[in-house]
Amino acid sequence: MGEQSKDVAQRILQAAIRVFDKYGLRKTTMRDIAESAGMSKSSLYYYFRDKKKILSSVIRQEAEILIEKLRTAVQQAASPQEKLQAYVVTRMHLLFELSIYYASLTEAYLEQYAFIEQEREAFTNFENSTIQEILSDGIDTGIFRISDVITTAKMLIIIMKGIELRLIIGKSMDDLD
Amino acid sequence: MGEQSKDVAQRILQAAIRVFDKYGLRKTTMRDIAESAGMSKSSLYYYFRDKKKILSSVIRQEAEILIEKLRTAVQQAASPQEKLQAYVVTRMHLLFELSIYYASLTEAYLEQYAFIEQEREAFTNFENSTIQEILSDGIDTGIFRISDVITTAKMLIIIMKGIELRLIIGKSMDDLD
DNA sequence: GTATATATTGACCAAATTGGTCGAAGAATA
DNA sequence: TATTCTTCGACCAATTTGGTCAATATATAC
Repeated sequence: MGEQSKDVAQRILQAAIRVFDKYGLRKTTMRDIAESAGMSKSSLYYYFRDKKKILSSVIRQEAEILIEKLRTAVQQAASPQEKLQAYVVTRMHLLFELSIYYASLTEAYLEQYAFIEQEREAFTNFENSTIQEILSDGIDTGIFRISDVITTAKMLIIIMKGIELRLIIGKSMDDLD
Repeated sequence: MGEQSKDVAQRILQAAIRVFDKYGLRKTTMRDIAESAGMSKSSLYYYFRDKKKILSSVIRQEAEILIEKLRTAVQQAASPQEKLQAYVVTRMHLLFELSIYYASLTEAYLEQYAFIEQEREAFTNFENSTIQEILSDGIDTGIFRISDVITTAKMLIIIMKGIELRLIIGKSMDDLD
């Protein structure tokens, strides 16, 4: 009943999240992760090619959680209005819980790490198509009246990112809902 | 109307607190502090002998704030009972606000840094004498009945440190009051 | 003005820490 | 037993670290 290979990889990712959370992405070393995972530093390289791979795996995983939860939130909402509202509110709240994914937004040094943008692309695509879907659904049922669905979806996303930015700068989110 | 020398030192300490807060004591470098203070790394050494000196200064400063606030809290309370209660409650709450002082309690790596214990001694002394004073005051006015004031004061402090430990381990403090 | 004391800095250094490699040695499996 | 999967310590080059120092600015004195 030993640990499977995937379990160990998962254990490493969880350990990485813990230390990323504690020290931030920039300050976290492979030794920190190894220590937190309870194994030697060398062993990390048996499961992940390098440090970048660990970071991108963590971000991908959090993005998947984000997508999953957003999907169910939208599904549970009934009308297109409610769907849209559920999407925006849920997204904002989750960004605070998914600490690493959020940190990857706020830590400036990641400008170097272009690969993170790649990982985030999956989420951006999901975001685009989901909002488009909600909007065109609302139009089909005669609830929304929007001539250009695609550009409106893009605008909504830009607005949400704008709010993100303000949150990063430091406002509280309580009054936002 | 330029900055006085003491102001610059203070500015450095404030910057140090910011980065200690962000990265933890262990992960903070002199470069971090310098950057946060908006000056070159070399300049830090004009005001502080070395990194240890900055750390101990920060801790001493926070301890002084702690002492000051505890003193007024006790003064404002009327009866010895209220004084004792004010002391304990205020102490617990302040430990969370004075982030660095608190971090110095929780970060394990400080075992190496014996000098921090020294800095903390000033506070320990204050704590001992203040509680002793409150207790013997209560006895003089016939409110407390304690045969051995000194050992009782020590016991109280041990109890508070025990609570500290539980807080560090992770309990919420809401129900504690 | 000039001389003097006060601040600030970039270039530099030895020492420590970093991400990463590799061969040896355990465990598990066949 | 032979073979594969997994873990690790020792090691390395590259970077980062705390700290120094001579060269400057910048303010103050005369």
